[in-house]
Amino acid sequence: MPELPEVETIRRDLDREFAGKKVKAVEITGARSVRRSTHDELTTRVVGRTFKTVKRRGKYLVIVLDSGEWLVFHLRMSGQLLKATPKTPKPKHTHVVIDFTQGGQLRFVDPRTFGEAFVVDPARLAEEAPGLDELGWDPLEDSLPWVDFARLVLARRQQLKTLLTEQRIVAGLGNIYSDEVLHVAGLRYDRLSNTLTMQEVRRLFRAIIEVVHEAVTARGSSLADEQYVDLYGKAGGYQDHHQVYAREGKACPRCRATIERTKWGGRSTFYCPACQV
DNA sequence: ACGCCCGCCTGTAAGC
DNA sequence: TGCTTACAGGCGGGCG
Repeated sequence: MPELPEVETIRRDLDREFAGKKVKAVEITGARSVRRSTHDELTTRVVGRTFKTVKRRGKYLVIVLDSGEWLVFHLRMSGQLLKATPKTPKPKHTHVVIDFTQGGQLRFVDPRTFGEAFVVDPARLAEEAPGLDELGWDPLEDSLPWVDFARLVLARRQQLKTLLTEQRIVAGLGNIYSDEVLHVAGLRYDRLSNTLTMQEVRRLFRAIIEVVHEAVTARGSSLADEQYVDLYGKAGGYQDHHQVYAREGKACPRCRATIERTKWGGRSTFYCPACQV
């Protein structure tokens, strides 16, 4: 499930491979992957344009075109962006194919079709892409004084996992990394944010930054289902560093207690009942 | 206005 | 062995 570290890994790959390249053709075959405009409209706004740079905000990938417009991808659950050559056979569920004038191809593959691509004029972001416009603190991109983070956390009365996965507060964390962050911070998923001591807020703040940076260094997490791969189809390595996620019944690496799994908001949550308080 | 929960999807795996 | 069911979860929208 691509979260910030996985999306950042793909961003770096995309920027290295496609910045400066000019789009020759766009082929959209998936019915749902382009849904904010007609397929023709997206094609018209992208063909002939050059990829200037590739940015990321939270879990959104933003390709800045030389027209000033943004070609945006959100991978949701199962989306993949893959570099290929036109002659390699297209995997099942390939919905969008972008060809470049110098050769080379970018493919959007997405079995569950939750993911999407759209073009937006950044001047009209608030009206046309509020989810992208209203993102909160990006722990990799934005420097935030920890006292500002403390103000944010203490002003709310939310379970910590809700707060961490709320994209308008912290941009980029999902189910896996929120569990990992909370374990590093030694805090339970259901602790109410306004009950934290300043020391605990500081631990949480540092844990977010630490986990995100280490996961980016490891090129993200690939689970058993191999859903996430980078632009070259290669798996990440951070799953080997997971302390709690998908480790129920195993020993907590910090205190050796048994890691538990529980249902929380319809999602699996993994935590150590002993050293997370 | 806010918080919770469903629906969207397919592939995989567990269970009978 | 083969079919059914549960599960994976980001996010928007609808409902209470």
